[in-house]
Amino acid sequence: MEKQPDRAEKYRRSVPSPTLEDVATRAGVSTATVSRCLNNPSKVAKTTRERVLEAVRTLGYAPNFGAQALAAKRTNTFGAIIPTMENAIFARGLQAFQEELQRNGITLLVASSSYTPELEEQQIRGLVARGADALLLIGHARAPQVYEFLDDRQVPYVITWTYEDFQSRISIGFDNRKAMKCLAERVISLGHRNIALITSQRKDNDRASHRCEGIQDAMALHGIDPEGLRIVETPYTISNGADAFASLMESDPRPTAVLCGNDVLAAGALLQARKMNLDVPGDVSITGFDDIEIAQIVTPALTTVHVPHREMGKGAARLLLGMRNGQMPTSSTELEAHVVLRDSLGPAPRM
Amino acid sequence: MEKQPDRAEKYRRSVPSPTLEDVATRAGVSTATVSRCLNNPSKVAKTTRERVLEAVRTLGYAPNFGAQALAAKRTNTFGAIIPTMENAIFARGLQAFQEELQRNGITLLVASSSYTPELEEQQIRGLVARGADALLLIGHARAPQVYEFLDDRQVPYVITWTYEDFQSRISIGFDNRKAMKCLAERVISLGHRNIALITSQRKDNDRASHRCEGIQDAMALHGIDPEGLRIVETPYTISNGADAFASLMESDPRPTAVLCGNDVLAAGALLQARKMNLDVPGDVSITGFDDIEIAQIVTPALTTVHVPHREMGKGAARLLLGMRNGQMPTSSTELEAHVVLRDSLGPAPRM
DNA sequence: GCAAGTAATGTAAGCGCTTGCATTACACGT
DNA sequence: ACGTGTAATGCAAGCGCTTACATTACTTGC
Repeated sequence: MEKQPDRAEKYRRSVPSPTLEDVATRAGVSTATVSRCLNNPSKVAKTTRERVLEAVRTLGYAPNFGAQALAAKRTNTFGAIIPTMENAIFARGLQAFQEELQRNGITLLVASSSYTPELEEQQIRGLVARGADALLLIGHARAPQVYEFLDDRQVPYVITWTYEDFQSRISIGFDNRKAMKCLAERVISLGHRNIALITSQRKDNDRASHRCEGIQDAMALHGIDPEGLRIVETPYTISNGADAFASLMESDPRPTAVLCGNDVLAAGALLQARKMNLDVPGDVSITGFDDIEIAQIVTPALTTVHVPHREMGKGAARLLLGMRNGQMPTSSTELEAHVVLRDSLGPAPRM
Repeated sequence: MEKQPDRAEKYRRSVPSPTLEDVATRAGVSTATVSRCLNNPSKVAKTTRERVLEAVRTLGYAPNFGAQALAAKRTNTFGAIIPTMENAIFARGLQAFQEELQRNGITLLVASSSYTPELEEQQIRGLVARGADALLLIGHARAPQVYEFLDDRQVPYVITWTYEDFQSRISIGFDNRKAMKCLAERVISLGHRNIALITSQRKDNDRASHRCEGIQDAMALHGIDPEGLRIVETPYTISNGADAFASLMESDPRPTAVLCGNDVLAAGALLQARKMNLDVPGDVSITGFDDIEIAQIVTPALTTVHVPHREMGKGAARLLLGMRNGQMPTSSTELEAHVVLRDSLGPAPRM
């Protein structure tokens, strides 16, 4: 019996992955039928289908990704570009995103941009080049040519970690400004008038800048000059948070409340407060933002803003899945973020 | 002037990505030359090369990933399968891994297995199917058919987060057993005799089981019956750590030292201790493992084992890069993990 | 000035899959 | 028994790239 001798000849170095053709031969059908069996089972007769699937199983066939992408012009791969993998900020949302994708048979590609616009653009182009069918992006702030590129290529994307109604781009997230304003009002209502903010770079980061504006909104609303808000910008690590807090505590007048742009910076501030023998919240109040795990772990537990991590991730996946099938959502969706009162915020100390 | 009218006809829906052929036409050369220009510049005359690169630039050409993968049989993509993205345990190492890959022009695909062997196998096959040139794996414990599969397909892989000399498989990491033994000896030398362990599932997890054995090694060495080690297994979350600690504190005799398989569980234990008004380390000592960020943040700061996250990530990348180019490393590499003494471990209380 | 070697480029055959269209098989009504 | 409609299948043309091999253009030594 002769058996595709040419093919057998070609591969010698290792056990070759079986191809569609191998499956077809074994099942006694054409490659077209096998392909349909896998992608469009309803178009194949039941008995044939069973025969084919049997062959697939015994051969351990798995489609060649490149070939499939090339022929079908889709990869069943979505991409996500997040600012950092170093800390847990985006982890939970990403996990939810990926779970939802997996449930729909699509694979996730993750890239991190290290909060650098140039790198982010490069990553976006890279992911599109490697066939990402859709993209998850964090925040709105990026160069217009990036959006042009995406629109030209008709790559669906959603923006998350923020919600802005007026944007034509679809987003799913919460209103950073409103959420921070809410927290700030709480702070102010406890008598704090000397307020400071430790934040990560606001340039190219709409989340950070909106949070800052939220505080100023609250101040204005309560008759405090928003210009009086002392702001320290520093990259996103615990020790930077600590340093920023230290410098703030040396200023005069000393703030009675130090709001932080995120929990990581707040944790650093808390650490430093302890080192300086300052009682929190007795001597100074500290708040965070994001409500990641560490917020509950630090002492005192951090008053912060809880963010709908998993809802954003899952929701973004749903949106993207829909968009890939041609259902363009008509509007962005706003999720709720809410203040979580724990122990690090208290009344302003009497002078 | 006629210009490939057929091609223009084919695409209408959106701006098509320029193809190799477009570049070739524009530069007045064949596609082969363009391809060589991009992948093997030395084989092309300087003047031609410049002309081609110019065309690439103005057209904004980027290679089609699928086509490239199909034709070249490599994707310049490495995969990593980690047990979880939910907490920071693997984040730092992964970040280092990806930075090193990026520096070498290769893209990282990340999948998480949720500590489930079946899911992990599926993810591995998935990543290979989509053309991963090499794989980063955590720990040795997995079904033999997985290794067979990888070997058959000649997919290079390295195991990390563990080091075992006797294994034929290449690994880069540290000796979990030795590291934990070292910590346990410290604990014992402080007078603790009643020791307990809170660990994640040890089945299918060699890191967890080796750490456990390390404690027992130390006990045996100091004349304590290793069977006396009380062990609670529980999944990997803060609240589980807290619950496990609570149940341990109810047992009789109460342990004076609770070692935890990782910092997350330890953080939970610490939290619970505070809730129960137990002084740490006055009433009970608690230790962690991994030295992730939270270890420094909790109160008291956690005595734990520092793990060479970034070295493992970067080293794994290097190894894999080499293997792809045919340099099979001859042996695994052992990195150092060391005990970090902070505040959560103290002398055993006098009975 | 010519053969011979080398460097630069072109030609074209796939890589493994999807899918529009053509073909075949089959059930049914008449 | 025959045409007709529909369901099932096969055929074959690409998808955009890489690369072995063929071809052409130059050098260079004699």
